[in-house]
Amino acid sequence: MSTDVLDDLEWRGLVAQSTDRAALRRELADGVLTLYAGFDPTGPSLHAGHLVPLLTLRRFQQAGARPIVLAGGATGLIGDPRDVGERSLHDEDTIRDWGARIRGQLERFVAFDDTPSGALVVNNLDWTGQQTALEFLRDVGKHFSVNVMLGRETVKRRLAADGLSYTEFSYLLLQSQDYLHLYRRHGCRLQIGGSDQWGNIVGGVELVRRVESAAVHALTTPLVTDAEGRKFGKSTGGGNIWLDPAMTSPYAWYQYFVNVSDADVGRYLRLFTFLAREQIEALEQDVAERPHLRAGQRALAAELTTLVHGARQTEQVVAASGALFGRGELRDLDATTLDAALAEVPNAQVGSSEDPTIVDLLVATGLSESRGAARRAVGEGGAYVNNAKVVDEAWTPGPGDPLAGGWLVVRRGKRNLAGVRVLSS
RNA sequence: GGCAGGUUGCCCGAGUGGCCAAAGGGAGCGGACUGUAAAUCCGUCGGCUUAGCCUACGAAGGUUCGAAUCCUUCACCUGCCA
Repeated sequence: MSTDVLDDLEWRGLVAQSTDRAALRRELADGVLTLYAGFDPTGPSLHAGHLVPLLTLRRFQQAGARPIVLAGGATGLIGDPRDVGERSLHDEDTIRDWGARIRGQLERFVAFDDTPSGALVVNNLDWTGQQTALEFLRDVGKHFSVNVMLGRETVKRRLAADGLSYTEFSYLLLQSQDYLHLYRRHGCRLQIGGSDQWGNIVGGVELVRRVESAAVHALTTPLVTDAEGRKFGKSTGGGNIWLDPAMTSPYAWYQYFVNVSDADVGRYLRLFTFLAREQIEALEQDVAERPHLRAGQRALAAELTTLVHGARQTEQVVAASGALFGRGELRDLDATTLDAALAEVPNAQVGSSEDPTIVDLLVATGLSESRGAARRAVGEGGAYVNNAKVVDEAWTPGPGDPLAGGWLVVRRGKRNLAGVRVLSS
């Protein structure tokens, strides 16, 4: 198996920390390495940030390693301690539901085949669900020193702040046990994850060493932030951008990446795309020389949309973006083009008898959250219909306003678009 | 179990009887400038049928013409003591 994968990961900036790099290199050269990464169901969908370790798993597979994708049905019930404070527990049904959804998403990023590098999907609830507390404390707990656990950064911060529960404190043991289980059962010798997982991963490495006298490895990917230091994958509204198309539309997903700043685009191309080094370097140069063309951003957005939603969706959102953001006149678009483009953004229908004002349209499309917000938008000069600014709250579409297919293109701000059909009722 | 401190809007944080939908900061949103970028500047930032009304300062009750502010009980958090 090729060890180039490590060089490639390093060039891409995907390696935050790892155990002995030379030893890992030997493992990779030795045969088919089995590695795993775990994903806890902390929400109904994976989000953009999850892609970093997930795509890294895929890179390893492409280099000939065998990936195990772990859905954290058990660990998700406990919750990894984080700086912001104690988590509130979700009920088991919720976690089970989220776990099932996430598992479906995880499966799309690795290949399942009969080759030695064919992927596996596992759920840690399968080997912890029936375990008793006594077994756990005797078989796993005995190998952990509280003294060491208290020294972990997250634990120290939590103790200095609001404290943390015994439940969260125990999370490390569960994740460590997973590594031990996968080592025994599948010969797994490398665990990867986000850099915030380093402590948990090393916990597993230590456990395997103590119990099995075997040296297994750890590698983490960096926590990705933008040039401002904000966590990657947070939409401008502050929420996550999700992989589930029902939660973040493919259009919104594409738009998020098209809007990545120049300062971030090169780094993101390396982290998130499978483009070759030469292609990425060419794009970076293009961004430096002709930033207004946004070639890097477009490539990034297209690659990631294809990866997550498929090539067909990408074509559609690229076409929609072109039509709606193009310099051309909306009035020149034919009904078919407009139908397709507006299918990608929020839609609403209103009856003409309701005499909808601009405020009604903004609220009906969800572009504004309340009538007050809609009025504000109009007052601030941020409301548009068919690319024309609307300054009067009482503005109502006239008979000449609908475009082909009966559409009104409503916009709030620079880039929040929606389609409205006024039905003559 | 005792004592002390705390719980304010998306987040941080001021407010200790009316001038409080609540200072200030951050985030967000809109505008200008640009390139659907960054920086900068300006504006905005609970809801509604908007000269008014409703909801809101951990929860419930009370005092008062009037409470985020005072009292009572409860819940939770932090620290010290047992």
